[in-house]
Amino acid sequence: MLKTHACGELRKEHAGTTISLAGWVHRRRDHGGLIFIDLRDREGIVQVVFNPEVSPASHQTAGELRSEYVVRVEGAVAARPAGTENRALPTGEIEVIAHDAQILNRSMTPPFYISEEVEVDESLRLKYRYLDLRRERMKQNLLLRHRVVKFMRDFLDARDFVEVETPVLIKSTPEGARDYVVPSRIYPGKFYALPQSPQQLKQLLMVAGLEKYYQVARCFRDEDTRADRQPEFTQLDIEMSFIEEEDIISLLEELFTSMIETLKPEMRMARPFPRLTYAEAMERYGTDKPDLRFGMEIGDLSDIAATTGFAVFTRAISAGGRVKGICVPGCGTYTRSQLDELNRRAQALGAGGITTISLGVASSLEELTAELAKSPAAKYLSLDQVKAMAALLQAKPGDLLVIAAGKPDMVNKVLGELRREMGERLGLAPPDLLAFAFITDFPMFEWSETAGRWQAMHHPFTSPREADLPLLDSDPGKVLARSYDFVCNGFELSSGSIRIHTSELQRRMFRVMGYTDSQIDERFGHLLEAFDFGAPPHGGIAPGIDRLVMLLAGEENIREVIAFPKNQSAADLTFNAPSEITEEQLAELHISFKNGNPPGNTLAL
RNA sequence: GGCCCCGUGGUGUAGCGGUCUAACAUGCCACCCUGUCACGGUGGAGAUCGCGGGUUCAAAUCCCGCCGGGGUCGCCA
Repeated sequence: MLKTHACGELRKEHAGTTISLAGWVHRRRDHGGLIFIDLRDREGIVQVVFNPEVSPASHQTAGELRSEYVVRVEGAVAARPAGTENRALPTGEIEVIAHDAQILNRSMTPPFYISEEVEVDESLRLKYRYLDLRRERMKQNLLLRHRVVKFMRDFLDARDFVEVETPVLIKSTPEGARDYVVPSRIYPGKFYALPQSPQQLKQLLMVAGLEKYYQVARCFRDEDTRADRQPEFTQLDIEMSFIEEEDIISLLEELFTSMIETLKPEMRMARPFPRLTYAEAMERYGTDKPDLRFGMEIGDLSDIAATTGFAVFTRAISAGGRVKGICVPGCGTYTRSQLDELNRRAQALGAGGITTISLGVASSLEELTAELAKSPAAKYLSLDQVKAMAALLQAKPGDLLVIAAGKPDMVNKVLGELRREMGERLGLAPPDLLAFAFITDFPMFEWSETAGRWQAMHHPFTSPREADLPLLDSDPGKVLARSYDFVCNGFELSSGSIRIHTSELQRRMFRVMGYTDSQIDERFGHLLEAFDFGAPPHGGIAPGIDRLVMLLAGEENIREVIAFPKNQSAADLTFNAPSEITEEQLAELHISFKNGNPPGNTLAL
């Protein structure tokens, strides 16, 4: 080793020892005589003092040092002179008196600051990701991610789970996301697909008798990216045999609870993790991944609205719709233009419009007068009706009621999104809170207008509830699944289910989704056949590691917790991938382009 | 594919029709400085204002198109 110690580990008790260090020049302070270097390695920063009276040669060397030079220093650890300690630095009580120094490598001036946390254009950061990762924030994120994954492995290992690797080159299957495909050299015109998740593989491992499996698994989906979505991402893939919903849910709760208590003790959780059915979540929060860090629940005002003379309300109800609302705290003073903006937002989300009631400041809701409750619909609403709505939404004087009327799905979606946006705008969510929850009883299918058929809401291997089996052919939309989502702070962290383990039921499901028997055999025959060799009842879940670490790190996109992420256009700016390949490679893969050359779309940078 | 936001020395920003021969901070280079720690001081270099077109007597500034980046809808079993 070129070093005996890490820069960041040196403390008072090292004083008097002779050591060697190696790292990067974080900062240089040249006093003409004395030169101070903040030397940085992974463990931290320590001050090195170059004194010409101690070592003229190393003082000379120090004069050449610049930011990010790689340097090795031999010297003595010494307590700093009284009054010069730096309490901001863990190593601030000591310094290293350099006796000898060598430059191991020079560095160009970095394109952005390593030593300061300044927001830098993200494409520049991605191009020089290896420099970006030198920054403290990114280093901490990578370290946190390591600890999270290690905790998961240790936790599952202690519970007799076996980590098994599964292939990345597998078979393209219908259903789900668009596949990334890899052309085969050996089989002209045929393709592998990268797994969207190891779903079928882990089920086969259950058939194989592993009983408890996990894997830190890379998944690939060729869909457009988002702040919380990358073309490739990592899941903690878990599958167990001979279990029921409760087993998975409690395993996950135990895992996350102990992990956060260990790794992020400063963060708070509500325990036990609340459970909501899908129907409840949609009713109360307008989404299947509610942010439960704050209230502002959607309330059903239909009964009250039906008694009003307001046609927007009564028409919606007689058409089978609902009138629902949320109470936005403290926004009763919103101006006309602010309310207009809210209305435009609601319209953009699909509502015809919203009705607002601004509650003026009174000592209590009971004291509220007609003059204090302002609404475009005021002349159709009695004071009692306003009070009843306000009470139902748990409003206080000074709050704003936002009411939407129409089809239930639309009303929930609009109010759910407004709730989310207003919660964010008003800063209602405590940043140190992790509001985990399980969402259960998802519908098995949803009707796809584009495909003109029923599609699995979770995935086609999810078991329906046994009680709902009779509905499978007559009314698939009513069938509920034995699935459970795990959500936190408005993000879907993972999705799991009890699986189908008989070929009969699995085949039936595929038929509901519009497949012919020969299509089923061709695409899923391997799985169906496996089920016929004594497949045990099984189920599992797959928490997304990127999103989890993002939440724990307090980051707002998952790129910040991925060493080499892709940008929004799915390009890797460090490598400039994707890129063209040679004529030879194309020929070996039996690929040629229609017009001789690949279509445009070249990468910049 | 749609919508929204952004693009000015290396970096981060200001400027938003004429004062711009483009400002500030920091970084960079040179010199000075023996207790600094975002060291300090003096001096200096560094920008075809993302690209193209248009409007105008005049464009970094207004308009259109394109490119790049981010967010989002669609999409994401």
